[in-house]
Amino acid sequence: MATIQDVAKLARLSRTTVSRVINHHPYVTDEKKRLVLKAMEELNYVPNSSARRLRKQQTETIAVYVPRITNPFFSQMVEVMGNHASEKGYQLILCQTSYSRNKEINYLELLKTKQVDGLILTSIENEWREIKPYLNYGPIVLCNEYNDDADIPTVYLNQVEGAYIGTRHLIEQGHTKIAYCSGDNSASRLAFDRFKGYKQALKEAGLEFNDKWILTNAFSIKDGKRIFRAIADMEDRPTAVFTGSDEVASGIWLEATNHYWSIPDDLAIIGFDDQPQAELIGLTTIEQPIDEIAKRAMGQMIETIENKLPIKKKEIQLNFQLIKRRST
Amino acid sequence: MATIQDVAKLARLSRTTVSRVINHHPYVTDEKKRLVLKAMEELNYVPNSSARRLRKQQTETIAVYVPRITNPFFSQMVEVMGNHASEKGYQLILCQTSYSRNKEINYLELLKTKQVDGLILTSIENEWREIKPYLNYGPIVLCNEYNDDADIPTVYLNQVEGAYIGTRHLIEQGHTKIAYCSGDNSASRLAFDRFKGYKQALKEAGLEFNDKWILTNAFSIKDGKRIFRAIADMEDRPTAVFTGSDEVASGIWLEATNHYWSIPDDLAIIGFDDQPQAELIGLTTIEQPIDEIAKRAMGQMIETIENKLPIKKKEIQLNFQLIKRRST
DNA sequence: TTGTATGCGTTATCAG
DNA sequence: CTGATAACGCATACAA
Repeated sequence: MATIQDVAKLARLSRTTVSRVINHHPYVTDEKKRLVLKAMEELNYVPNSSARRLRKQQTETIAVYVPRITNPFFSQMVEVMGNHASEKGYQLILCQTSYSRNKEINYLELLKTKQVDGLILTSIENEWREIKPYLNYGPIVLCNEYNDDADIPTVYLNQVEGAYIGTRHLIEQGHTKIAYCSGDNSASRLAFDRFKGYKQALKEAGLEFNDKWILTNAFSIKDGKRIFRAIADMEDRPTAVFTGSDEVASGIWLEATNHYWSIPDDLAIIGFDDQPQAELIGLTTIEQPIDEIAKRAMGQMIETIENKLPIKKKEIQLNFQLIKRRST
Repeated sequence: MATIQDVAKLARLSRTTVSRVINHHPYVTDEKKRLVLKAMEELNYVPNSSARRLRKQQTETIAVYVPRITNPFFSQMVEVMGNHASEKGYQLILCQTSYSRNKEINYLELLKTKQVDGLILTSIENEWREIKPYLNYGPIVLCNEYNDDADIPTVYLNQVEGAYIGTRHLIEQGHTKIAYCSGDNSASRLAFDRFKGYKQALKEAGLEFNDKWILTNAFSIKDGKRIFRAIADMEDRPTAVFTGSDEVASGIWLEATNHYWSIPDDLAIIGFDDQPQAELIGLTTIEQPIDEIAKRAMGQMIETIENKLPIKKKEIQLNFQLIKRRST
C-alpha cells in the first residue's frame, strides 16, 4: 500500500504538501497540486484511515444502539439514521443489546476506547447512573427512549399521551374492560409513561383498574400468542387490549384468529408503531414519526460532534397519530 | 485520557511491560502484572483503539452490505451476523446500498482506506468486474447473492431450485397460468436463476410461457399493490403468482383483499423468505435458512481474517423448504 | 507558498 | 523476564 511518503517522493515534494492537497488546504500552487494529484493517481494512493483517526482523534463513526434490528420499529429508525450519517460522511456501527444490561454496558466501551465519536441510544436497559460516567468519553444522544436524569439531547415522543390516545380510543368504542400489555423494563421512562397514560385514561372515564389485566414481558409475535392464551384463560375477560408494539398485537391477533375469535367483536386490539404488518391485518395502531425522530437525533449527534458542543439537556418532542383500522 | 505511558510511569515500569500485560503475553512476573493492573485500574486506563489499529493494521471491524435494513430478510441476516461478530470481538458496520450502484462503489472505499478488515455482500448491484479490484485490499465474502466469476467464499442457496419448488407447487395445485414477479437486477445471478427455475417448472409441465405475466421492479409492499392492479387489469389473467419476496406478496395479497378478491380462489400467491408477516396473512412461501447462511458467512469471514487465509472460491450451499399455508 | 520536525498511542524487534 | 527504541501513516506548529 502506498503511503503519503511514497506520493511525496514521486511528486518530488514534501509530505506536508501532499497532506495539504488531500485535505484541501489553501496555499498550494495549482502546479504542485497537479503534481500531487498525478502521483496519487499513479500510485492508486488512498489515505489510511487508522492513521488519520489516531492523529485527529476522530473516527467519523457513530454507534447506534437498538434492542434488536429485526424489530421493524428499530430497523426503520436505523435505515434513516444510516442514510443520514452516510450523507454526512459518517459510518454507522450497529449495536444490538438484545435487552441485556450486560451487553449494553459492554458496547459502551466503544466510546471509551475511542472507536466511535458518539452514541445514539434508542433504548436503555441500565439505570442512567450506570451510563452517565461514559459521557466523559464522548457525546450521547437519546432517541425514542428518554430519562429525566439524563442531561443530554433527547428526541422523543410523549408516551403518556400516546398510551392515553390509544386507551381513550378503546373507551370511545364502548369498552370498559381494557387489558394492558407491554415489555418490562424498570429503567425505562418510556414504559413507565405509557402505563401512566393508560391509567390516566381509565381514571378519567371512571373505569376499573384490574391488576390481572396487566400483562408484561411482551416483545415479540410469539409473546403476543402467549398473551392471547392468557387472556382466553381468564375468568373475567377484558374485551379490548392495548399493546406496546405492533408485533405483540400481531401475535395476539394471529392466535385469536386461529382460535376463531372475531376481531374486534370478541376482542379489540390496538397496536403501537404502525409497522408494515399493521396495514396487512387491519390493525388499529398509534403511529410514531420514526423517520423524523431518527433524522433529528442523527442531526443532533453530528452537530454536536462537529461543533464540539458541550453536552446538555435539549428536548425535542414530536407527536403521535392514531391510525384507525378494523381491529377496534 | 490516560495513555499506556501514564500507566507505565505510575507502575514504575516500561510501556513494553504494560503492553505485555494488556495483551496477555507470557513472561511477566505475577508481581509486576499486579502492579500494572493496579495502575490501570487507578487511572481508569483503556487502550486507544485508533493507535492499536494503526500499529496492528487490523480494525476488528467488518462491513455488511444490504440493500436496505428494513427488508425483514436482510434485517434478520444482520441480526445474526451482528451477534456472531460481537461474540468474536468484532464490530459491524452497516452499509445500505439502496439498490444503487454508486452507493455500493462508494462503500467499497471502506476496505481500501482500511476502515474495515473485510466485507460481506448480501447483494450485488454492480458487475463483478467493478468489485473484483477491491479484493486487493481485503477479503470479501458473498452471502445469499452469488456469482460464477467471483472466486471468493460464497454461502448461498440454489435459487433455481427455490423458484422451481415454488412454481412446481402452484402447478400441483392445478394452476396453468402462473405469473412471475421479481426485482430486477441484470448483475444478479440470483435473480437470473430464480427466473430459470420458474421457466424450468413451466416447461417440464408443458405450460405456456407468457411474456405479459412477467412483472418486474418489485421490491416492496407498495410495489406489490401496483402489481395486483396490473394483474387485475389484464385481459388474460393468471390464476396464480410467484413472487420473489414476502413483502411483494403481502402487497398483492393486501390489495387483492381490499378489492374483495378471494385468496387463493381468485388468485393464488406464493411468497419467498418466510418473513414474520407471512404467518400473519397465511402466505405460502419458500423458507430460506437465513440464520444459517448468516452465521456461516460471518464465520467464514472471521476465519479468513484471523488465519490470513488467501481468498479463493469456496461454495457452501444450503437448502430451501416450502411452507404451505392458505394462500395457495 | 513550501518544508522540517514532532507527536498521536500502540506494539514489535532486539538487546540485555 | 524486562526495557529501549523504532515504526505504523498522518497532520500540524513552526520555521523559512
